[in-house]
Amino acid sequence: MYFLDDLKQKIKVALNLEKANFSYPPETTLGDLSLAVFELASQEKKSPAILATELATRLSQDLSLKEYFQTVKAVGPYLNFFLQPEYLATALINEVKNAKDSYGQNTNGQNQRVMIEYSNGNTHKEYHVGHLRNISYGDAINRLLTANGYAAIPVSYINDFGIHVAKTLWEWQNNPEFQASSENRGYLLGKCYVAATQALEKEPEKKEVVGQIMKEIESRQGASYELWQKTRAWSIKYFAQIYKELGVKFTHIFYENEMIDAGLKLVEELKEKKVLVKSEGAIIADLDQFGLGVLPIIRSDGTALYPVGDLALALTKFQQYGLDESIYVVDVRQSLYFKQLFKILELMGDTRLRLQLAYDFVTLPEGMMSSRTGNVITYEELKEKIQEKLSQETKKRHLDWTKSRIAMVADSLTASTIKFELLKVSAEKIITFNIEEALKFDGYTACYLQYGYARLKSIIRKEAWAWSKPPVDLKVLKEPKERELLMKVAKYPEIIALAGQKFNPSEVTRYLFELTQLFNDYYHEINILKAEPALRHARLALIKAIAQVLANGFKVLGLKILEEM
RNA sequence: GUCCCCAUAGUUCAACGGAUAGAACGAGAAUCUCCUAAGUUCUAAAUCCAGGUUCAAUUCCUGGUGGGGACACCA
Repeated sequence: MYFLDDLKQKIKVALNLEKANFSYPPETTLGDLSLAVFELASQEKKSPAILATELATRLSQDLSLKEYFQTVKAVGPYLNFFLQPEYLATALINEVKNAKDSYGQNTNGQNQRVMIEYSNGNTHKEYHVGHLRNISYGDAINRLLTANGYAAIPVSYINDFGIHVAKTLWEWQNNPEFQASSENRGYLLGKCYVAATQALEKEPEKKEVVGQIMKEIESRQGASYELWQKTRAWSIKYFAQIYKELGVKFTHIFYENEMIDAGLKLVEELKEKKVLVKSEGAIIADLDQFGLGVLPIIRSDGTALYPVGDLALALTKFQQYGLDESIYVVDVRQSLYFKQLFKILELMGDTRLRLQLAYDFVTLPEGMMSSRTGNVITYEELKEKIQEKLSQETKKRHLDWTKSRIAMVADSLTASTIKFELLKVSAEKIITFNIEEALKFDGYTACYLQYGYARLKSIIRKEAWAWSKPPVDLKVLKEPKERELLMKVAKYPEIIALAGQKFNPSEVTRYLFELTQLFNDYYHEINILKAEPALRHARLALIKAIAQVLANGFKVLGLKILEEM
């Protein structure tokens, strides 16, 4: 049990309460921890203020709490606790020091096997900021659930078999420019797809040719199939590069083309069970009676639509991995689709636990992203712009650094910046992605956090003092700002638990930002290295605890850690 | 038409039924013989409307208004 949980538990025992509504006072001058007594007061039919006063008196005399709380004060209907500063500093810093990387983790998930599917890219298509929100969010959820004691299994499902593939290949064959280009092939395919949609808009009659190509690919033989194999490999290689740059790892990557055969078999079974029916030449799921409309499964021309693969995958996941739950991290615009999918599975008797984690989409100041109009920001573009600016900024500050060192720092900050910008907004908010804003590195940004961490580490480096060697007296940490910092550090485990329950990484981004703010403030007001030895050692122990929490938090968000910047 | 999401300083967000609605950016001012100025300090600035529930509503409910999205062969 973590520090604050333990204290809350002690208060509950002292008051003989089952449940208690703890919160933190808005001002540090009011106390460190607070208990609102409204409910208790109405139970006991007393005025909250009077009850609070009574309880404060009672608790002040409670010897079992003396060690932990300096004073207990009633302020209106609140019972406010001031922690014993010596206990706070000593117990908390030792807790962090002992737990190290695991500080903040809990066992809420009871080791349940949860598969998280995210970053569902399309081969032969551009990889843009929308995908980046998905992968950043999905990766953070994966890490967050791991920190919350789940056996999280991250997977991706790549769509390599849809009609968009045929479109891209059609354009590729027609346009020698693409074949001649020396650009990264995977990236090039995305550009080719944009050109294809634009060309098809002008000449809609060419859609038939595209349909032919699709059939050839599905037949798994012929020139188009071979071209598909070759180009698919480029996309996959490009994805692998993106994953590496962003520090994202999957246990397994599924591909749509591998699911089709099993999916088609399943469709036959479902037809027999009357879950799926023929209508207007297509095979559909009629879910109107459930208020879910109609989902087409097989086109009139006999080619498979997206749900075919998804249905097969939904079963495969549980079979192969023995899951307790299957989570899909998908754009909110696919909510209806997933409700339909889950309903079909339910109708065939599969009621295993599945959850769609929806996040809202990314749009641009000019409007919705669209391949057709070219209104997209691709990963490549965004990365280059951020990287360039960060290289300049880094160079400016470190004239003596080598090129490769600057590049290393800039690359790391680039990945962190991209992820952080997309994670700091809660999932149900639409992100209007403004590239100008993303190129600013002040304020609530990844750079601010990394900079704070770099400062911490710089101080720690300057004092070569092994953290466990001499017995440090932490009781000398008496500054109000030190108390604030300690309290903030103490709250980290609660943030991880809350963010996990709510699938909300932005709780963590905000917390880390606030912690860094407090540290920066402290840094300016109080000198650590120039303090007399006893104080210096205690302060170093404090900032090591802060550094530990920042590092742990970065890890949960999937941000790379920099020792210097 | 049905369903879903959003609405808080000029802008982008926070406030998880509780205390004086917090930040960041932007604007105006200050700050490097002092542990990294990607920093810090100060100033100005906000709850869409109408009802309801509650001791207490930015938060929950109902109804508006405004914005966005989904709804048969896209994924």
